[in-house]
Order: sequence, then C-alpha cells, then structure tokens
Amino acid sequence: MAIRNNTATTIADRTNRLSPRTSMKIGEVSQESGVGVEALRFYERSGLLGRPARSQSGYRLYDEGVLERLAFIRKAQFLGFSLDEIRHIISDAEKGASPCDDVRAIVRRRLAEVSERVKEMQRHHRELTRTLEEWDEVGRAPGNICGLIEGTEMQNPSPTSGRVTPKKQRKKTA
Amino acid sequence: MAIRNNTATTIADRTNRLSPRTSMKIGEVSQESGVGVEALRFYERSGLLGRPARSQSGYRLYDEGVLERLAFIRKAQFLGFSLDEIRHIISDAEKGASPCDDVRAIVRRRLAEVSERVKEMQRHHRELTRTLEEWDEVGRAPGNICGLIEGTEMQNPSPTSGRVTPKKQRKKTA
DNA sequence: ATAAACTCTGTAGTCACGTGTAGAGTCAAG
DNA sequence: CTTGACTCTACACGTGACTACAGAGTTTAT
Repeated sequence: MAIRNNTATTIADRTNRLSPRTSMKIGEVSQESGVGVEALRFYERSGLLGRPARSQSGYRLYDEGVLERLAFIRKAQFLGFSLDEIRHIISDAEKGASPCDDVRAIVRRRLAEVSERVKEMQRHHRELTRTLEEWDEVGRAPGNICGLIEGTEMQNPSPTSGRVTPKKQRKKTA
Repeated sequence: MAIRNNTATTIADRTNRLSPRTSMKIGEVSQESGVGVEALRFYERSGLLGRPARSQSGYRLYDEGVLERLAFIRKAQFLGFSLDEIRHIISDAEKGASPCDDVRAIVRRRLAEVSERVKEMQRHHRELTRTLEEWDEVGRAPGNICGLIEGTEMQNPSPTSGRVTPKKQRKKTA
C-alpha cells in the first residue's frame, strides 16, 4: 500500500505548509485534504471534482480551489448528504442557481429521517432489552434451534424491521 | 414480474389454510411465509435452509418444517442477527450444541451497538437542527457553492462522522 | 390444445462509497 | 544508473441481502 509520502515538495516546503500551492499533485492533495488518492480519482470520475489540469506527463495538477471543494464535500457528507446529492448541488451551483433552498429541503428531509430512525432504534433497543430480561428469567428454553429466539414475539412480522442498517426499499416490502 | 399466485392449491384449500400441507412447492412456501421465491432459493444456497425434497420434475417440495425455520430466521433478523450469524446458530444447533449462550452474547453485543448508534444519531439530529436554525437566521449565505454548507462548522473533521449508514467496519465494532 | 403461470439452473446486477491491483510510465535523489 | 516513491488507466472487488434475468422445462386452467 502506498505510503502517501510527499516527495514532490521539499521538507522545507512541507514545514511551512501555509504557503499557497498553485499546482499540487494528487498525493499532496490527498495529504492536505485527508481524502485518499483513489477516492480523489473516484470523485473526479463521479463528477464531483471536475478535470484538473495535467502536466506534460499526464499527472493531475490541482490548484488550491480543490481543497475548498473537498472541504465542501466533507461538510456536506458530515451533514448527511449522499455523494449523489452533493453532485446535484454542485452542478446547480455551477449552472448559476443557488442551491441553498434545495439544501435546506434536503436537510429537513434528512432530519425527519434521522428522527424516525432514532425512534426505530429506540424501539429496537427496548425490544432487545426486554428480550434479554425474558431470557434471563427463562434460563435456557427448549426449542428446535434456540428456544430463546423461537419464543420471542415479534412486534412487527416484517423481516426488515430489525435491520441495523436501513434497507434499500426500492420495490415492495410485502 | 411473477404474481405469486398459488395455482398448486385450490381456492378452497387456500381458504382453510390451517390444513397441514405436507409438500408445498416454492411459491406456496413463499406465500405462506412472506419470503420471496428468489430469497428462498438464496437461503438454500446460503445454507440457511437445507435441501428440500424434489418432485420427479425437480421441483422443490417443502414440508411444514420449513415454515418454522423461516419464522426462526425472520425472528432472528428482527432481533438484529445477520444471516451469517443465523447460519452459525442453526449449524450449531444441528450439531447438537445449544447455541443459546452465543445467542445471548450476540444480542448483548447488538444491544450495545444499537445504544451507540442511537447516541450518534441523536448527536447528528441536534447538529442538523442547530444547522437549520443557524441557516434560518442567516437567510441565504454567500459562498462558492452553498454558503450554508460552507459556513457550517463541523464538530469532527472526519468525513465519516455524519454518515446515515455506518461505514464499512467489517472487521469489528471497536 | 394451448396459454398462462409456475419452476428450474446459473449468472450477474443492485445499492453507496469507495479500495485494491496490474502493468506501465515519470520523477528526484544518491 | 539505479532505486524507490509516485502517478497513470482500467478494471475487479468488497459489503449484505437479496433481485433480475435468460432460457429451458412443467403444471394447471380453460
């Protein structure tokens, strides 16, 4: 695995890292931003970054702006935006539209989702706690496989309801 | 798409669905259990179900037991077990070992994870709420892409912290 | 008899977000 | 000149729990 080592700049250069870099290679950007080299290329492929300039030998040469862009992406991710949403926001902004209203709407939606998810998780937590308590009373229950599980009542017979990660739910949940 | 229609039994048969079926075809099992046909075959491939008998023409013929097994699987999923864990539990049970202690341990672990996750989500919820409030004060902030996002302070600069779904972490939940 | 619905096997695709690898070229230092 | 780190492209792989499909055969209803 690549030890992201920065041989393109001198040690002195790296030491006073406040000097503005006008053309950074991908490793440098990775180091500055904390985003992996592969992820940077992936972002570019995904349309999140736009094509950087290239050196004669084909190396990507980034200007400082990319760091701001990456900071934007990370903040948006931090706020729960998917890369897809981020791509839309950036593309809107580049078309001149102010995406802030959409952004607000997305955050509001995300907020509702998180609320819902927390409620689900808390329900699940109570369910698990109750189950463990029951099991402690019961000791070891008889059953085909594990009486503990077999004897447990489900609140909701849907097999999706206990998932730790939410399912994709693209078609039916019948 | 296949409309899981049950032509193997008469309507009368389906109406008094309490009569024990000794050999059900896959569609019937799907209908009774609510597990899709593809999922049933997938479970079999994954070692969760074991090979059913076959008709002369190669159709799977299930006995009633499969419904209990599927109920077990769904309950276990409901409790947060992965199919992998369920497979282990079943395999232990079939080897004669009582897996209940392991089951308890898994549930306890899952419980801790859920707790942690709830706390994270609540933090995230507060963060989003605070952000929205700030944004309402600000109106429409200037910025390269969306000043709202750009002006938002991240609690934790890691890009992973805001994910709605937890990032891979396939080794262990540290 | 024929059409519709079912079933079979085997393989590949989905979702998000990247990571890993192969094989080649480039660059700076000793 | 060689070594080693870096970069390039293009593709495969990883996660979990399924879904989708192709192309064949089978069963049931009319």
